[in-house]
Amino acid sequence: MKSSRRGLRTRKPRQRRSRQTVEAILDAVVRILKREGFDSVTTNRIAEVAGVSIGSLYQYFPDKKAIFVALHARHLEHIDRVIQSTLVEHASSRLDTLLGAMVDAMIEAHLDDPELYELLATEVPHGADGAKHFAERLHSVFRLALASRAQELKESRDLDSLSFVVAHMVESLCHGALSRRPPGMSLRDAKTQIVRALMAYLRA
Amino acid sequence: MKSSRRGLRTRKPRQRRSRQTVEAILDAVVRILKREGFDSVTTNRIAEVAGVSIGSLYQYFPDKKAIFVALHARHLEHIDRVIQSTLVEHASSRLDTLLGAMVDAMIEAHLDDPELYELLATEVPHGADGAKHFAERLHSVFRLALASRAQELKESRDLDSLSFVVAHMVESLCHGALSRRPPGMSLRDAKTQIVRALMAYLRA
Amino acid sequence: MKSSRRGLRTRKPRQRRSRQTVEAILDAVVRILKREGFDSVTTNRIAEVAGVSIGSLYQYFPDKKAIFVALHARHLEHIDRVIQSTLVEHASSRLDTLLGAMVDAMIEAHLDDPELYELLATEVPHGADGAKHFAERLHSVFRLALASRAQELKESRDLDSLSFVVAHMVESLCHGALSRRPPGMSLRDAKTQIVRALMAYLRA
Amino acid sequence: MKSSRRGLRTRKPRQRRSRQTVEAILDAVVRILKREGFDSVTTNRIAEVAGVSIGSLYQYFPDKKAIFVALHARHLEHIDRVIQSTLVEHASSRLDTLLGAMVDAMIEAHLDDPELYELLATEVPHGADGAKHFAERLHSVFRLALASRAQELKESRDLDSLSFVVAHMVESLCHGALSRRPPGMSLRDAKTQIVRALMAYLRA
DNA sequence: CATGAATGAGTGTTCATTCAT
DNA sequence: AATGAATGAACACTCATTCAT
Repeated sequence: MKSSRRGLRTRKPRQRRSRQTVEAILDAVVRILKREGFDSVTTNRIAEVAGVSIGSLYQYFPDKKAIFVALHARHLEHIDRVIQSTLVEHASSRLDTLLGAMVDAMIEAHLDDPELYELLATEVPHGADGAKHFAERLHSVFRLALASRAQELKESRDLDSLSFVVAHMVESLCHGALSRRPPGMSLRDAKTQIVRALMAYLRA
Repeated sequence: MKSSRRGLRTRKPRQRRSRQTVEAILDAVVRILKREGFDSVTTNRIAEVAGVSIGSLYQYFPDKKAIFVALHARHLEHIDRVIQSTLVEHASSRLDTLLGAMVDAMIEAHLDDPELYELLATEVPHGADGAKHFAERLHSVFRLALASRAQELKESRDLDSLSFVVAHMVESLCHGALSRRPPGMSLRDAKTQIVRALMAYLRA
Repeated sequence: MKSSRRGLRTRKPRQRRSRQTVEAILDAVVRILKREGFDSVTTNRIAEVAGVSIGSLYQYFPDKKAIFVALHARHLEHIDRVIQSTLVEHASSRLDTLLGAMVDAMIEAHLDDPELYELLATEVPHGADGAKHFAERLHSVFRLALASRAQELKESRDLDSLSFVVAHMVESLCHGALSRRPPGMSLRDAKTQIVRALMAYLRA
Repeated sequence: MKSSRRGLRTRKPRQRRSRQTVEAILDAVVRILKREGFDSVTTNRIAEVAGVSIGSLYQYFPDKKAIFVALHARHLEHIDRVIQSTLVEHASSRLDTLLGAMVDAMIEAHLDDPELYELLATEVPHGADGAKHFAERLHSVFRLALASRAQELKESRDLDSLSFVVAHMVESLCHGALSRRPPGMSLRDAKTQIVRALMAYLRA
């Protein structure tokens, strides 16, 4: 065990440095995006703000688009991780508890930087693939969640249909709750409504 | 009288020409976007494909961004028109009929060019304002639709909450139905599920 | 006589209109130059400010450069006229009186718009010919002025040399007096010095 | 020691290279101006003729205007240097000798490229500031020159007035001598007249 | 003659990318 | 691996000029 950790150590620092550099670059993009707008997101400025040379930047990313892809991927992976761990944590909870937790997780995951998602969605180009891929992930997660709770659902319902609808509702309503909820509606209110809508559909 | 008609004649064609030119330019963007990709959408290429001179293009749009804004606006206005006329047409229909019609309208509005919406959403930069504005329009429409059907809803429900949820569900699920529905699910199936989800929520 | 006047009448209004239009155009250039800077002096803007159509502008000037040439010519002709009438007015004055009058005329000619000359000289392109031509005019004027006052000069002096020096001194010192005289020196002081310098040279 | 020399070596060449590149660019402007006319002076052509990439050109100059400013500044600095070293060289010469040397210096400074000055003055845009600044420099130089020769002047004379007049006379007459002297007048003749005029004024 | 919409060649400038050090 | 000066293709946009009405 020790030796294996040693073996890793000589490699890991490099990998860790790489990871840090990549993170620094992605963070730089976000920072520029917020402070100076999309037009200022040039590769040279990214490198400058990230504190690396433009040459190094191109060691980590083949071209500019790859940076945006990575940025979206990082965001999506973050959500993915949160969603997935919520799924596992509530493996044996009742359906409404699970859905509540899911909605909470989704909202909380965006709460540390509420404007970032808007920015990513509206300003940073992202091939349709990315969005589709994420939708499929979410679909899978909810399919899994619902499959193991078949007893709480009418047996006549098609699992694919249910998870398709649920996944879209969760994504759309959580984002809406964060940035477009009507004045007078709190985040708590929003969450209550979202879960109510989800449960109403699943029990219909 | 003659002269007054002349006066009109010389004006209207111009307005019509203007409108046509603007349309030609926006269509050109769409065509290039589909055939050559976003990177080929240069102002010179737009002008070329639209069959106008680059100078004329800049007589109609102050800069490149304005073209994208107009393109999004055109799309949103189209949807808006469709949604609104559906609302009016079904002024006296029952709620489920209205919602079914709304979903139909939304889907049909995208059906003539299914990939366009994806392209607009993912490739063409659009300030967050546009999206927010559209969300608010949709919210208003559904608020109106639900307000006049208070008797079909439990009186305890808050109209803003309801329309917030419904608007988001309709938008997200219709788009999802068009481009991300699971294999094996038809558009008809999707529509059925969407309406079922909407009604379940509203009746819950 | 009558008929000839008639003949003139039908023509003159046109010539007068032409002249007015040309003046309006040149005035527009000056106005734009002062208010918006040289970069804003475009043919379209000139036409706009002059209150004529761009098409008309090109009826009076073959191209943009011609406008600048005309503008310089107008200024130079103005000075020329002033200088020449001063020469005539003081045909029988003593030399120092004449020179004083010349300096006065030169300065007064610029006094109604002191910054215009700077602008013309520094911002508006003017082929070297224009400057040379003006220098020659001035040279001629002073040659004439000095020739008829040979008795006030030492006979040994070469008239060309004298007028060359005098012409340059007058031009340079008058412009300098207007825009670059040291703080504490009034225009009157400047004039006194200029005349003193001229007379000293001529009597040396 | 070695390393410190290395440190210097790697720096100095860069500074020298920078200077050389800037010079190459300014020289390119002059060359194009003479050979192809002002309209051909485009940034891309400048870069081409200077043998640098357009990108590099923009590393040295923020925009096109800055190139013209630098070009004028280079010329003015050259004159300035010549004038100043003449002043120092003749620190203890008599006034007429000094003025003669000044006129010589001024003329010689333009003699290597007589048409350049005309071109700069007539074709290359130059904010009035540049001219004013140069005039002030010249004024200062002559103020200094005259101040230390108070004994050669009548004590009643105001130093500012004298240097104002002298500076303008030198500049204007030297330029005139170079490009507008009457036929039959040699450069030597011109110089004689200029010095005579200067001395006459100062002794008057 | 007047108009001003239309033209499109040509410009200044940017910025993704490379590569010698 | 890191650097960052250098590159130059490509772009958005302007504006002098034309010509159909």
